[in-house]
Amino acid sequence: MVAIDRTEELHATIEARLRRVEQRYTGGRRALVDLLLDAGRPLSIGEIAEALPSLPRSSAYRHLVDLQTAGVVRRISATDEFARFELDEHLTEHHHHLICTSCGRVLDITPSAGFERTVSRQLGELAAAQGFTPTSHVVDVLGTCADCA
Amino acid sequence: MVAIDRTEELHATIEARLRRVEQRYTGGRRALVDLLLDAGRPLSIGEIAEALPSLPRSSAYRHLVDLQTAGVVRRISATDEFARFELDEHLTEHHHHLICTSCGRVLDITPSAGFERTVSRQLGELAAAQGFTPTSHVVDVLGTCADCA
DNA sequence: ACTCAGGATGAGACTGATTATCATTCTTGA
DNA sequence: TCAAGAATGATAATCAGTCTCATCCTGAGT
Repeated sequence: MVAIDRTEELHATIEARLRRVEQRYTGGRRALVDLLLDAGRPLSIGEIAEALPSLPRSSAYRHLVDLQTAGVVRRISATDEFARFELDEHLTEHHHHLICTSCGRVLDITPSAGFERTVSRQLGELAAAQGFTPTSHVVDVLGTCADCA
Repeated sequence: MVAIDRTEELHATIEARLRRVEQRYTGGRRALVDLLLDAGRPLSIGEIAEALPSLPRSSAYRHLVDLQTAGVVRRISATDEFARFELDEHLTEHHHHLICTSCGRVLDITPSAGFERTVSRQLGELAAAQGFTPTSHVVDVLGTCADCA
């Protein structure tokens, strides 16, 4: 049961991160993390509310803020008006997004390590030229998803 | 006066684009375009309001919507809650952004053509694998700008 | 120049996602 | 068992962004 072990390890890491900022890994928070975990793509508040009907929105929003503070969740803004949430890359792996400009859905893609190296190096040089200190990068592909095509 | 000629040409292009959607290139709209033009980086509504105090926000927002419809302006969302606006790449040139996670400021960078080719090809392959049809891509570098360092 | 049809503008009301407040209910450590 | 403090849910508040509508302006035709 390697998969389950990994999941448990993940939850342990998350709990540790929450403790670091004096917060508990409660049921509501864990439900949210589990949801993001098995969605495998960034979810909007609407999708979260639909998947977890018993979780009030005010609590969902607060949990998301707390989880962001703890470095567990990352917030991204796509092309539509709603923010979307995904697990931090430290818990999953470095990846980028395909954003459907028709329905707003966001899918994950993971480029090769070589690609990432090239991108980082090039962008690092350009950033340095403007006195900018890079910490990470975001690569989004805009277009139309299979459902909307 | 090559620079001025180019600017005039640009305004002529913009006017043509507006006409295409039955709209006029009025003073207020031109003021907005001029502002974005010499800012050379994406501006938030706050910055626009500050630079053009006599332009009501409701008008600024509407102009921005109209200019987007005409393909003159592009809206981007950085890491903070406000949207930012810049001239469409057809009027300037393809470029990417350095986003300061401390103050929210956005700067432009223009990678080499070779870099762009590599990025497009790689991302195109990954997109195709998920039945996604790409139309464009966004590359942002997150970090700290010179002022905030 | 005169007129009118339709686009442009400004002021203010409105919407809806996100945040803050607060009273109540758990948890945890002593 | 008992605080002390964190978590939760309901609700009010905030605020970027949008819509409405009355008025103004522009351009084409005469």
